[in-house]
Amino acid sequence: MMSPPRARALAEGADLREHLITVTARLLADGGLEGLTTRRIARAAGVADGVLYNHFVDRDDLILAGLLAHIAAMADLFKTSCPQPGSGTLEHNLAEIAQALLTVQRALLVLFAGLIGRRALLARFIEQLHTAAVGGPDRIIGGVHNYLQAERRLGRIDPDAPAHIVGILLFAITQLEALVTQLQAPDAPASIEVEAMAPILSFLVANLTDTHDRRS
Amino acid sequence: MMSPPRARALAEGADLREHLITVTARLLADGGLEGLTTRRIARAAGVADGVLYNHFVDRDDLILAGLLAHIAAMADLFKTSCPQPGSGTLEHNLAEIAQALLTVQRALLVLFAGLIGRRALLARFIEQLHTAAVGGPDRIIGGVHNYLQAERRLGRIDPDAPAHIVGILLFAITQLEALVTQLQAPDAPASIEVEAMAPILSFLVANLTDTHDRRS
Amino acid sequence: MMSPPRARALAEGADLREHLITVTARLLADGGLEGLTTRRIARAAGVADGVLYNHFVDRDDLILAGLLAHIAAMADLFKTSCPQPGSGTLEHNLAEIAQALLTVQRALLVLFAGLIGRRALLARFIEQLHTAAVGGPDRIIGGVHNYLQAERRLGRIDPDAPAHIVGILLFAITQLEALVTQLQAPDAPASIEVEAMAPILSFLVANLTDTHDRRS
Amino acid sequence: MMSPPRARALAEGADLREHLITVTARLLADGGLEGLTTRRIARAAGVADGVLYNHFVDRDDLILAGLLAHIAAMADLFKTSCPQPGSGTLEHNLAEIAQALLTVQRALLVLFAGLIGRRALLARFIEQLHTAAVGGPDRIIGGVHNYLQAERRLGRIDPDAPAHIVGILLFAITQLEALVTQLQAPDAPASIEVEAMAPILSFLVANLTDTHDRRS
DNA sequence: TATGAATGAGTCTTCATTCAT
DNA sequence: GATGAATGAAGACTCATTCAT
Repeated sequence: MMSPPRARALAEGADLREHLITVTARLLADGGLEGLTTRRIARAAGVADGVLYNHFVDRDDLILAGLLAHIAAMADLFKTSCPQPGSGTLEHNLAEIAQALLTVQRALLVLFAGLIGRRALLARFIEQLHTAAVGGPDRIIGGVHNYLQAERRLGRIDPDAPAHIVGILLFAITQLEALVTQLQAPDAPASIEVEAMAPILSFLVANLTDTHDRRS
Repeated sequence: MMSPPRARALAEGADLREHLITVTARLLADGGLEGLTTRRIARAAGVADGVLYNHFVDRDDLILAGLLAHIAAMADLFKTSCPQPGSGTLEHNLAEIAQALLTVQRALLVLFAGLIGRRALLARFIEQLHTAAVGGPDRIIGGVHNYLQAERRLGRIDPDAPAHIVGILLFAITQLEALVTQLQAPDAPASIEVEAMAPILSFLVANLTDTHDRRS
Repeated sequence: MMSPPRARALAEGADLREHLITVTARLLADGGLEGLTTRRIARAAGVADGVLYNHFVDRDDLILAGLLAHIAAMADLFKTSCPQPGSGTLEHNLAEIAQALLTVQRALLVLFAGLIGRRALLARFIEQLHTAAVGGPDRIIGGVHNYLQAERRLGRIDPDAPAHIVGILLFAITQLEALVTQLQAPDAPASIEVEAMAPILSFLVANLTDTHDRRS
Repeated sequence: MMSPPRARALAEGADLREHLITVTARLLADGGLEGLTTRRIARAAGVADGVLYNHFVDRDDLILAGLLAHIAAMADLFKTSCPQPGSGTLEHNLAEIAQALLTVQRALLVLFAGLIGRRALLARFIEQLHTAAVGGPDRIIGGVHNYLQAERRLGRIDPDAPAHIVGILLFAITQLEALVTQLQAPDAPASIEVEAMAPILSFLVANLTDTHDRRS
């Protein structure tokens, strides 16, 4: 019926709302949506069970915030992992992008998967994506397109090459790879997988550079 | 004082185990894993709440069986949806395959998603995939490869074309499309989406037929 | 995650649904709606916390059933407490009816009061009253009217007397008395209160027997 | 780092205690005791959640104050709604009083109901009624008696008529009517209900004016 | 083997109350 | 005095699983 505030388990200056989002994002990254109960979040955040309702309307409201934070972090990670246009070889750069995509997609896949399985949460997620202009996965594929366009401007990609299509296919193939490994070998390192994709990367590179006489 | 078998919606010859699997597969197809409780299954099957434990060790055991049944059904559906090699145009056939892939993947995606979100279930699923030789999604992509090889044998695909890679990319791109629409517009008809993929399909077809002078 | 059935705390042959209703009705009679939690009911019934959901859709569904049971019991009690028309004196009989009304109304008042304070429950109660033909308080005032009509047929009440109005007023005054004592002295015995109402009863009796020239 | 007083919807001179009571009384009038949480009160009053504990020992202490304020307001409303003795006809005046009673009782019933359902609150309410000399419902029925006595002094009521009893019955019947409509049709206009009581009002008027030979 | 009632741990959520600032 | 975030016990409800019949 009552209960006084306890020793605050918070670094001074820290905002509890932010703290909760951070903790939730971490839990999400570690274990996905499964078993992400209010109590578990509270325990992990070192606060009382009920706090979350002082800052979020819902458990799902908090989870959504954590989700968006994690997605944004992954998008940033991807951006910083992208090679500089003009540097290195095109082939090597594409491999690096594939690597980065794989990493990011493996981190996000389990979350989107969980989302698909939870209609209510999914609906609210979609809604937030539109209103909050958070830019979810679009930002990621956008990064791929940006890189390719920059290379085209630098003359390292044939102006007639279907760069946009290649970008989408690169995204799609890493996505598939992420799904497959998630299903079959959740703990395989990303680098091995990129090697498995080597012929596909070659194919894509060929379609960017070599639009006449490709195999003659 | 005793428990007479409830009027069952069971064909006489059918055994209850099979019936439960069928019903579970249907529920899975309709609503995914979300909210698929033992009681709901029992109600839908027209049997008592407890029966499932006479035929399966677990709720998850039954769900797994239903899952595999549904996957097999989808693989069959895909097979029958594939065009005859040699018939029609290559382009049209690829579009048809894309259509079929999209349909099947949209039906399966929500299930794999649910699976990914449930570690325990996923582990047992992987295990069963290996032991039971059910052949999950492999059978589907295998179908695509089979078609392409047949066309190559018929001479409608360039012997030097990277048919295998094109097959994988086709699978990947429809998979991505399925995921995106699942997230954004769960009820969009598959045909529209295939149209949206038209340039990509053209690109893939070009890579099958036209390995010199592609755009000259 | 599981839990087997325990030693059934039930006399053999007893239906648990009925048992729960009985227990709830008793708790309702003892303490009203206040603090009537699912756990308290379960404890009082000697069963597990969750049972009630095997027999009722809701906590309120059970409470409603208990409520109706209690009301029906009170209506029966009233009926059996009513004097035989023709027996004793009219005055004495009215006093006895008043006594019975007081008893019953004091038992019901706290329940109706609680109902008024709970909109959702009230709405469902009204609905059930109409559909289930349970006959709530109507049966009670109906009993008063029946008695008065019988006495009129026996000639002990003036045919021109406003018997119906007197019946309603008798009901109303005991109701008021019940409310007042409920508020001020929850434990006063009903007999004292009837004595306090003596002049009013005399007034009502006079209006039943002694009507000459009133409206001529 | 400090907590400046929030912009308050408070007249400068008003003290916060009074403001809280007023707001609570209004919330009580609008929705009864149900769902009247401390936070809701604070929000409605435009103040911080904790203030109430600077002015009241308890949530219930505040609610009690609001309750008494509302009751006093209703008693005042009733007083001003009462017709002038000597004006109009007796019959019409009684109908007006009935109307006023109905209005006031409907406003109070839900509160008394809530009170009855909460033992702890009720006990403190009774206690306050005695000590604070607030004069709850007594003031209202007192008003009815005053009116009738005035009319008797004016000669419009038979000196031998049981005016006191008629007053009580009038109060009782409107109370019953208020309860019944509260249970069955919470939103019915009071005027309709008074019409339904017309024969009863006639009966009561007859007993005020027309007493010849009744007890001789 | 089938039945379906019983179990009870676990989930989300609410809310009166405290107290550092 | 005012603030409002934090507390945590308690409430309603779910559901996989068991087992007497």
